[in-house]
Amino acid sequence: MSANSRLTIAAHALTWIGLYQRRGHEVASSEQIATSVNTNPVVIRRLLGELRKAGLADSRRGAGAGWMLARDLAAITLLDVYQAIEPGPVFALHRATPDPECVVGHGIGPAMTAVYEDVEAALCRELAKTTLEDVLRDILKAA
Amino acid sequence: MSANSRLTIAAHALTWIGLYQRRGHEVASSEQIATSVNTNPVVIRRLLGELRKAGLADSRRGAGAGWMLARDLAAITLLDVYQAIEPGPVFALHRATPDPECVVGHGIGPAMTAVYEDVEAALCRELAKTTLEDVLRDILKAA
DNA sequence: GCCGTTGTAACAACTATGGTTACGATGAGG
DNA sequence: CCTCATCGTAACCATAGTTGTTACAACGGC
Repeated sequence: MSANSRLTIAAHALTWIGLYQRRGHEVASSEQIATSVNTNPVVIRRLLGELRKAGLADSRRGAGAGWMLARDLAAITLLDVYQAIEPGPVFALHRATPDPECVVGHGIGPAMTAVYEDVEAALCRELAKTTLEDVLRDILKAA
Repeated sequence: MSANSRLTIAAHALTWIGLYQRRGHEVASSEQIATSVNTNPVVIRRLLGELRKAGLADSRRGAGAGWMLARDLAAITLLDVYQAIEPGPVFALHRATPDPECVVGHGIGPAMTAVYEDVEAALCRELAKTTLEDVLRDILKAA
């Protein structure tokens, strides 16, 4: 799979907005965020649109438009962000149904599904440990 | 991302070989395995080739050729298989370097890297809990 | 009405995966 | 030493997801 940087970009964008607001600004434009991320503003708008649907960000249109956080950085975990961007599952079963006449072909699906559910759960537990406030603290500490 | 079924196929192939050998056969052909997996024999040979490099499987050429396990099913964990097929990382950093002049752009990389390492470690711990013997037991129990 | 910004569609480039065909290399058995 | 089933591998195509880009309509404070 091509490596997936969506979570990195989303966390970057939200953290940037959080710091910008903390410095007294009301809203941040996708252009400003894109400059920090080093990508195209449309990429940022697309991603922030998904985060808005999940209730993590909000936007204003018209003049004086831009983006703001819907919740405080401390109230957003990386799991929230991960689930907001709805990634495909890390592992998948067979593309084509295996031979149901074969014992292994018949039983491998449920067996692997059980394992994959445990793995995804562990992954989510780990992501839930870190908030964007933690991320910002790390960033400011290292600077 | 297109969902990744490589681990599923690899586990299926190895488990199939293990059961086949347990029933008294010396080697399994990629053709037989491909029938159970419902795919092309070349796909199986490609994947088993990677597993052989990792010391999990072995093959014989010439007449009476085919595949066998290099270790017992009980001595192969899903983590062994996962590492053998060398998947790309689940998460990646930015594709283009973020703005180093920006506090967030400068510090976000190390901060996210630390999190991603913890996540991968948790994922590996979870995969290491299950051996192919466990998988085969589940399969036979459900049949 | 002006103008900067969002919202969104459309398209191209790139990558990973999976399926397929083709063919040389191998090596036990006759 | 010939045969033949099978491996080993290259080459190619289709599909799908991600990212970057251009273009343009919609919005709304001024």
